[in-house]
Parts: sequence; C-alpha cells; structure tokens
Amino acid sequence: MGRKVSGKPTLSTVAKVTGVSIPTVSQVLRGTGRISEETRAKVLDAARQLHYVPNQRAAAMRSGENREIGVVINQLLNPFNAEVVSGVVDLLEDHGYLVSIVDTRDDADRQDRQLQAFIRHGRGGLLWVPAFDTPESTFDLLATHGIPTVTFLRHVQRKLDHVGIRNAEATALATTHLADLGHRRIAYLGGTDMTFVRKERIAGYESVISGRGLEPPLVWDSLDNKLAGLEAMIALLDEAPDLTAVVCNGDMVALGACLALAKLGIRPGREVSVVGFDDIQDAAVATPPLTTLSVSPRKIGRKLARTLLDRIEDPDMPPTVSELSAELLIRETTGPMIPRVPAKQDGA
Amino acid sequence: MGRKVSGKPTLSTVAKVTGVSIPTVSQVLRGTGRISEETRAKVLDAARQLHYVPNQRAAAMRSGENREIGVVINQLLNPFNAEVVSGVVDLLEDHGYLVSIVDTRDDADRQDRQLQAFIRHGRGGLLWVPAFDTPESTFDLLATHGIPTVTFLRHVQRKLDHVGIRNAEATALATTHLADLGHRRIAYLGGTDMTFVRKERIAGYESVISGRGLEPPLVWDSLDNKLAGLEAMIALLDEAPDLTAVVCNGDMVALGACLALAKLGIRPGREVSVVGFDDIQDAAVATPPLTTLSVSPRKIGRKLARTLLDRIEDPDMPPTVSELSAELLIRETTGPMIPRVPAKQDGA
DNA sequence: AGAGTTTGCCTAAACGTTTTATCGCGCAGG
DNA sequence: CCTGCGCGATAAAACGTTTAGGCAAACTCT
Repeated sequence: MGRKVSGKPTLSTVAKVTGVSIPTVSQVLRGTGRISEETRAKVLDAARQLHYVPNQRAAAMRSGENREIGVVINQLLNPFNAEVVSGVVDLLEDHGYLVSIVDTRDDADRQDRQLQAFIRHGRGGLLWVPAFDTPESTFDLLATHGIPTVTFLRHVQRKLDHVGIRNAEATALATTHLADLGHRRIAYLGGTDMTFVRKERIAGYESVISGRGLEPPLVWDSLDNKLAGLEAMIALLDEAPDLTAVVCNGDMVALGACLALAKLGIRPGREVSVVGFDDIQDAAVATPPLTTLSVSPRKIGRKLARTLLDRIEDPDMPPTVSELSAELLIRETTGPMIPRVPAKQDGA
Repeated sequence: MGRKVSGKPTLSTVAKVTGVSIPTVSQVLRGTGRISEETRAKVLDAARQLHYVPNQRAAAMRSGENREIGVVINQLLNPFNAEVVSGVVDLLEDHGYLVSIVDTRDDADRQDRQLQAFIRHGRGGLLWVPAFDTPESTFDLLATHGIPTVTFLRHVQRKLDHVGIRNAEATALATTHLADLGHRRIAYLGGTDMTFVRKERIAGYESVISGRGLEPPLVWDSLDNKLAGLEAMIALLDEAPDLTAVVCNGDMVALGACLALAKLGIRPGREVSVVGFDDIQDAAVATPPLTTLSVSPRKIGRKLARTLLDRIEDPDMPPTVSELSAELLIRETTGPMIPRVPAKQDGA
C-alpha cells in the first residue's frame, strides 16, 4: 500500500483508499446522489484522514459554478471604502463566497490589468468603483464577458447595476443647514477632477446657494487627505477672507480644513463652520467633533452584496439603481454665523 | 459560419476560426514551440477579433503554475496595514501575479475559513498576519498543503518565513529618548492581549526602564483605535497622576491619548510626552505633530513580496527571518520633563 | 414467480488548457 | 535512391472535478 504517498490528496486518492469510484466520493462529499450509510461513513473517514481539500478550480471548471467574487476599489486607504468592503464581506462570506479585493489607486491602466486578471481567473461577480478616467473600452470588456457587475459610489454607466448615495440631496441638506444658521458665504471644498460624485455633490450645494439667494458659489480643489485639505483650506481663506462656512467633499478634507483653521487661530464651529462627508471613525473623536453627512458604509456594503447576489441569480434583469440617503450629523464644527473681520493672517 | 456564436471564446473557438489545431493556438499565444510566421499572424488576429481571454483556471490546472497569491491580514482598516499591502501589490503585480486580499478582523474562525477557501481555490502563495489566537491546527493546515507562506508583523511560528520589525529595539529607542529628556515615570499604553508584537515592544520598554533605574514599569491596555486610546489615557492618568511620558503601542492609540490630554487641558509634548508607533499619515499632520517610531510600510511590503517570490522559487530553503529597524521621528509630542503637580481633574 | 421499481454504485464524457510524442514533409548528404 | 534531419503542425493524454446515463442487485407488488 502507499503507492503515491506524496502530492496533495485528490478525489482519486480518497477513492483508492476507500475502494469506491471517484464519482461516489464526489457525491458523498457534496451530499448529492444516493449513497448508502456505510459507504458514506467510509468515505468521510478517509477524506478526513487524508486531509482532503477539494480543488475548487477543477470543480468550477466542470460545473461552471463560481463562488469567487472580486472587489475592485479605487482607494483602499480611505477608511470609508474599507468599511464598505467590510459590509460586503460580511454578507458574501455567509453565502459561501470568497471575496478578494484589489486596489486600483484610481489608475485606469492598472484597473484594466486587474479586471483582465479577474476575468482570466474566473471571478463570478464584481463589485466595482470605476477609476477616474475609466475608458469606454473597459466597460466593453466586462460586457463581452458577461460578468455580473455592480458599480458603487461612482455612477458611470447605466447599463450596470449601481448602489450609491443621494449626493445632491446630501450636500443640499448640509448647505441648507448652514444657510439656516445664517451663513451667506459658503464654499465647497475638496475633490479634484470633475468626477460624477463630485459633480452631483456640487450640484446639490449650488441648488441651495441659488435657491436661497446666497453669495455666489465658490468651489475649491483638494486631494482627498488631511494634509491636502489643510493646505487647500489655507489657500481658500486667502482667496475669500470673508468666508464663514465650508461644505467638504469628504471627512478627510474636512478634518484637514479644521486643522488649518486651528493653525490660523480660527475656531471651527465658531468663526468658520465646516461640514464633512462620510462620517469616518475619526470624525466623532476629532476636536471639535465634526459635523458631517453620514451614510452607514456597512449598510452600503450589505446593499451591494445583496444586489450582486440578485444579479447573479437572474442575469437578465434590467439594471437596478439604489441610492441611499445621507443623514446630517450635527456635531460641533457648525454654529451660528458670526460676521468675520477679514483679519490679516500670517503663516503658522 | 457562426456555429456557436454565444458563449465565451476558448482555444477551440480560435482554432476553428483559424483552421489550425488547438495546441497550435496555445503555442502561439504563449510564444512557445515552433510556429511559422504565417500561422502566428493568423492566430493572433483571430484571437484579438474574438476577444479571446485565456481561462487561467484550466491553464493552472494542467500546468500546475499558479500566479495568484493571497494576502490574509488582521485589520484592513488600519492604515499601516493598508500601506504595507500597497507595497506588496506594487511588486507582485509587476511579476505578473494577481494579489487578492482578505480581512480576518482578528477572528481565528473566520481566518480558518478564509485560509481553507484560499487552499481550495488554489492560491500559489500567502502573505499572512496571523490572527490573535490562531490555533496550532491552522499552521498544520498550511503545512499539509505546502503553500509557500510568509508571515509578517506577528512572528508566531519559526517554521515559516517572516518579515517584521525590531520591536524591542524600537521601543527601547523611544524609551531612551524619553529618559534622556529627564522623564522618570513612563508608562506603556496600548494593545490588549499579550500578542507577540506587544510582548516584544514591552520588553524593549522595560529593558530601558530597569537599565536606567526609572520608576517601575506601568502597562495599560487599550484597543487599537483613537477612541479607545482616548479613554484609556484618561483612565491611566487617573491611576498614575504623576506620569510624565507615555510610549504607545500604535499611532492610533497615541493620537487618542493626545486628544485625551487636550481634553484635560494638558499639552502633549509639554506636561506629558507621547510617542507613537507606525508613523501613519495622520501622525505628521496631527496637532501637535506626533513623535513616533517609523518603519516604512511600503518597504516592508516590498520586502515581503520579495521574500515570497524567493520562497516560491525555492520551496526547500530553510525559513528566513528579516527584521527591519524602526527610526524615531522626533516631532512635537515629546519634550523635556516638567514635574507635574497631580491636579484634581474633573470630566470634560 | 415474474414484472416493475427502487437502491447503490459505476463507467464514460466533459470542462479548457498544456505537454509529450508523433507524424508528414521537403531537403541535404551519402 | 535511400537515410537522416529539421521544421511545422497535430493527436492524444492529462490535470481534478461534475454530470448523465446505465446496470446489476435488492426490494415491492400482483
């Protein structure tokens, strides 16, 4: 006995040991077909003793089934995204899927390679935040291979399922809040390219500005991290010293902006109000705690997962779009407007 | 023409269109074997037109080659980890690997399921931060299946390759720095379980305490996030009001601690000094900027990837251990010791 | 007891590749 | 004119599964 001791155990190994045929082993392990109690026990025993682990690749190849899904995200370092992914994983792992994540860093070429790889390696479904300048050809690629795909956050193409945030509604909410507090000169800070998300958010902001007849809109660019937010805020105040409120494109920028204010001796929530977006963990523990627009990332994650599962089950449904409303969490970085004397400010 | 229009194109489709055999197509696409210029051109053409994408699963099954590697990490929300992963991906993607990430959230059961899944799905290599209470059986599982594996950060088992940080050296550096500034009552804050990492760090801290004859060591628990760090710091000061310096288990905790100090009207870097660990992005832009121990996460990432590649190339090498030294970045949360009058403190 | 049904297992084929061995062919050398 | 050889391509086998179909033996029913 012990012909081929080395090498990983396969169905054939188990079959040989047990003295039954390969399909029988397969059926026992998967609980299909008619099998006598006796054989079942023998097989299970042998499988356990050999530490047999099925080769999912071979299985998938034959059966077409595919329980591996890919998450393609633009920036894993962003805590909001990371939490969305958490929610996704929760639900999908419960359904027996293996979720594997990949970070495009908003580079369309990298993204293309990664998607190609996902296709080659046979992912059964995709959750995707399209990179900034995703070309049309990338969508064609996915369409050609008919992989069930749900985009999220960035709503780029209507042919795919989508889960997102009611961005315009959210920023309108924030801007209204500020207007109600008496602010009349309100800027929008954050984002760089005119991404779809940002476009929507700015639209919401501008609608309130013009609806309330406030000072003309002022949009200022910034990358999505604290340091950039800090620098941008300083520049912005230099440009518009009479500013009393800012709606930010994300919490990272908002927190950076607060740091900038502190550095200039201006108190966030007093002389200048700041509203963030995302409600990342840090927002609640910052000093002062950040007023922000909150959409539970885990909820988005679960919604995403559910949408993908539905799509996998019925690939021919018309595309679905779900948009979740944001909630305004009023903390301490917003307060009644206090007219500002545009003071001369020096660095540091 | 157009027998089977639907369905994904395979080698056989391309072969039929071109009028050559399947192996010929395979050889052309992979650049092996002897092929005439004429056929080569024909095949490439057809492949392109059909949008043919090789089925990597089938290929891997036949050839045994395996260009998919898995990253198993304990907490993706931690920015340090996320940056390590960035470094890994950089290098491995260049080598034609697909890197997929999975988050255990330090749950050993989940980790087990995920590793099982990785084995079933045939990952060719693993980069792994073992979860807190990883049982021995998990290591057996990996050993049985002989998957090239490199652990990082948590050095749990000597039979596997490892890339880590010289933890004891690092905290000793920090503690020495504080002692040099005149501090005599220095606490260690952060971490909960006695993980290997934490054990090493505390050892480094204690060695300096006893070497310099300072006040006896004081170790205080905290989860690894800002809020927990904040609460822990308050509790710690309550316990030891004469404290003048803290070495922290991570930047998140350290930043939380600084928030706590600010809340109590104590200036970090003046009345109480704080040293962090990791140098996450926030550390540099915090107010005041955090003195911290820095190990370039991307460097770790690249080292990790390199180690794994070596291991895959030669599976029979004896296990390798690489440890990177941390560097002390002195910013503004540490300063000369000022004797503290243990003031009565009330909440908020 | 014979016909029909159920039970328990097996054989054969298929999934899409890669690999190994082989084959026909034209050509150079003896 | 036969032999040997390099070239270009092919046929067949293999990877580890799952699925469909089949076939004896053991039951059930009249």
